[in-house]
Amino acid sequence: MTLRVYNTLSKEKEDFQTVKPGQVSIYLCGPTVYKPAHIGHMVGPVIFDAVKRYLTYIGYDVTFVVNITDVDDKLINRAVENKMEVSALAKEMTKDYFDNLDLMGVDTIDHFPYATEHIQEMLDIISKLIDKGFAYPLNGDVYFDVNKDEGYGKLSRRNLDDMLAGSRVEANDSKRHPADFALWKSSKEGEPSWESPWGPGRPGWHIECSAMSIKILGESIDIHGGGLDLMFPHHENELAQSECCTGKPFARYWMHNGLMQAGKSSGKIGGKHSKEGDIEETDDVGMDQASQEANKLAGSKGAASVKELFKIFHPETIRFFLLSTHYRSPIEFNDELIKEKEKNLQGFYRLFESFERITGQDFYSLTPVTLREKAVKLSGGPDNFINELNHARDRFLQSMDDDFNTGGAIGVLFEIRSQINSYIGQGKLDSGTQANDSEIQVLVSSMTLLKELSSLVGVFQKPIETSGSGDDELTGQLMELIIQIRAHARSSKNFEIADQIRDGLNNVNVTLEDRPDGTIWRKD
RNA sequence: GGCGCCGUGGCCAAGUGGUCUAAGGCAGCGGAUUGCAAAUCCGCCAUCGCGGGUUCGAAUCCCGCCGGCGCCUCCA
Repeated sequence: MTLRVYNTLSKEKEDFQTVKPGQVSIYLCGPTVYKPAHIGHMVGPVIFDAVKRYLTYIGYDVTFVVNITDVDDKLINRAVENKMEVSALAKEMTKDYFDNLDLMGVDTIDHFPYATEHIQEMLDIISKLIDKGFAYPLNGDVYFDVNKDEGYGKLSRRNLDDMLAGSRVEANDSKRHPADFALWKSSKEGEPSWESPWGPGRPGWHIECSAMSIKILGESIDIHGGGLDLMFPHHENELAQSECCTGKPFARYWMHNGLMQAGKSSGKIGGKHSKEGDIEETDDVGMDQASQEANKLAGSKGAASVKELFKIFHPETIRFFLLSTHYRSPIEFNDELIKEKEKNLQGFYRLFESFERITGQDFYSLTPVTLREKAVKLSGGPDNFINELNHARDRFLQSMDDDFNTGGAIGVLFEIRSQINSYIGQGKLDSGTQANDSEIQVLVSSMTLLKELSSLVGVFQKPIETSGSGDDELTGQLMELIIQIRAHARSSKNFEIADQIRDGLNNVNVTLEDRPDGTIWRKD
């Protein structure tokens, strides 16, 4: 099996070959920390977290870097609005970002470099670019000279003439070419500022990624990731300045994830509200309404902070949702779709409970292999069951090998779930009778397989904490009492009372399950 | 105007030349189980936007059309 990865640079799936054998370096463009993270900010980290998990599993030593951009126009503006120091705002928002990553189970990132801690590295690159003739200072700013770079535009496939024709690039007489972008910007009063050979200023937008990527991962890295929206101009410019500086290929594979979308005719979440600059006036009122509708959606759901979102949905549900579709496709964000994932997860959680009832073992304590080469084929149970599971593992890995197809892989997880449930059902293992040793053995190994594969997409790794802790003890005691009373009613065939109790509980979102070995309850 | 993406069952979604009369999920329907439920299991439920073409063979490649979307604006 060979891993294939879609490369934006070639627009093809390519066999995965690393710069250094056995090692993979990943740089993912991180957030500008100026406001609380929304769901869209989680997409990249979750996807590349899964990418790293898989690469690690198939034997690579992976270094994963996500930058924190803590100096930028948006940040400065918001700090002024909130009457805060830029650094204080950045610090607060960085914490918010980290908290959210943590909740989402993104724990594979090795370095979070800060832009403001790499100013010197940026200045070095800028100087080098000027020396090599790829950049020029202009009134305290420094611009990259796009005309000097033959390869400019190769990532996003556009040429400079077309860009001019597009005419959205505003003419700026002093720049040599309208598309020349700032490497260094002179700073105004009150703005964060660093000394430089061209006067006090601050970095341009793209330079920090080049500087930190090169510093931490080297001049040529394996994977550079980010949202599709960053392809141009950010990645194009990053690529240009880096390669002109080092003379080496900057990144082997460019991976771009699709964007989260709020609703049908809307743009992306938290994005623009209107195209004020657009001169097209063909829009009628209907269109306006549609876009308002979409923005409302964005405003109430998607653009809401991740923290708000987590009040409604468990982070694992969101993670599962994000990975259920292919990373390059756009995902529509809406409640119904996420609720469906919630149900999906419930099914797995019930299996875990069932597993514990039968074997007395905790699913979350199972310890699967962490390397593909150490994976062993299952054996010992009914042939067709064991064969199905072994085949399922192969198909899961094949999906992941095909450009990290987490959607296909997760589909296989469902099949494994059904297989195991079916095995349990056929042997009536979860009906109060004692399973024998070999059945338990088979169950443990098949559940361990499920844990092994789900660890690659980073779900089901630790128990989800049950919400509401304060009233738990009392609730538990009350439920025990209610169930006892109902059991009496049932045993004396007083089903009217029994059903009344069950229906009543249903109304307060408590579901009762009468199993052969007793009644259990859960909050929905 | 330029660059690019997408269109698979009621909905979500994998599959991108033969194993596809198309995985999986949600919803629905029928059955097993149950006092009835719940949970679980079994079964049913699509020819792949439209029209041409290439090929022994296409959801998968090419052309055209229709429909949706993104970027070209420091939005991840």
